Amino acid sequence: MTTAVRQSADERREAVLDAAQVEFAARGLHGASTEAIAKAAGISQPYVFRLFGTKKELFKATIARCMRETLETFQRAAEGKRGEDALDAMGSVYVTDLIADRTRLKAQLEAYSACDDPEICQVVRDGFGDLVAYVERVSGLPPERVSAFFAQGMLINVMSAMGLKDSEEPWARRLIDGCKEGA
Amino acid sequence: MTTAVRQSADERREAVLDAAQVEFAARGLHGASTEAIAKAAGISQPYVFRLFGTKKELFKATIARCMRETLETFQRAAEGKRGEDALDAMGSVYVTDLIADRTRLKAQLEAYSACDDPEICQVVRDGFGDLVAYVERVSGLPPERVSAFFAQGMLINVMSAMGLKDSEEPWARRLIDGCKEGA
DNA sequence: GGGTGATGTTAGCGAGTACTCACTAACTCG
DNA sequence: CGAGTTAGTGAGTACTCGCTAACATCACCC
Repeated sequence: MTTAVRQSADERREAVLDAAQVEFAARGLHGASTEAIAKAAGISQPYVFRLFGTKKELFKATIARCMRETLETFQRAAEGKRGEDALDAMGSVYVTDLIADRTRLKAQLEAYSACDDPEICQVVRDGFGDLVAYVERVSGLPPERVSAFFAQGMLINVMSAMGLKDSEEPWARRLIDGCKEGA
Repeated sequence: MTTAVRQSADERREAVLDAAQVEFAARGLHGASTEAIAKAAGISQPYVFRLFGTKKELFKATIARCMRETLETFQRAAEGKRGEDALDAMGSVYVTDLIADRTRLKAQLEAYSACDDPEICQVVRDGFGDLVAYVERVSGLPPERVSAFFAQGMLINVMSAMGLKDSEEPWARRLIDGCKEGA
């Protein structure tokens, strides 16, 4: 027998959230199946419901964790920095850590798409609001600069989703490179 | 009996695309049902498949038309203008016409999300590329300015999706207003 | 060693899915 | 009128979905 050691519900929840992030990122709230998530997490599908109640609650928890992780990544990157230095640090860590694996990127996009549901929208707003508040506070820069920072992030998201972040396509290169110049 | 007059297949296709845009915008590629689309278009569900083959083909056609309409809207707005004037015109028409009804906005977000599928991705790339090419050409402005223009658009998309475009939320206001200042 | 509560599974329901098939009604044209 | 084409449907297939009820198993405590 393989070590049939039981885990705590909290450990399982984390495993399920890991699997859910991948699955939701790939297929969205509606497209993802709880069956696939359960399988990836190594448990039976009904146990997912015991742990999270409904699919929507699982989605909300996944998004909340995803955005919290992004915030923590920003905090580590900008630690001890101010002004443009802080923005630079967060900008580059955003590109390398978050976009590189595509999972968090896609999960983010799916979260925005799912905002028609008010409960989900509230989770997304809260996460995004925390992010903005932190960037404003740590950089200490004026609103139009912070706005441009987030705008660039959103453009990079979309270009990344289209698979054009490292493309040879000339217009794509101009848009991406234009982000760095605009700082 | 209601007048059982037949329409041409092309007319029906347009009607289906109208309905599909609404449905796909609301629920995404996976969440939308061909049943609901057929109902909204006033035809039977099997006939949707006669007209478009598969759900994915219908989605691709919907997205392609959606992005083409955006391009045409830009062209009408920027007609006879150059430089910053052209950007201003396109920027304001983007906010009023495209984001206001939320349908095209949401459809756009769903398109980015669905980019994991290579066929869909190609449609989105083509549409986006046409848009960028036009804005570059009509404005005649340097890459970093065009990049900032699209970045602002993407941020407005996301803020709109979260229902924060006209919100009282202070941080949301700062981000939105920051867009105008940054120009 | 027997109760107790948390961890987990098997079996299954009811609803909905994309898509197909066989067919009919409406229109076109010689 | 009648042959041929286009527009459109009703009924169904085979399958997936989220979710539930009932049951099993382990860890621990007295």
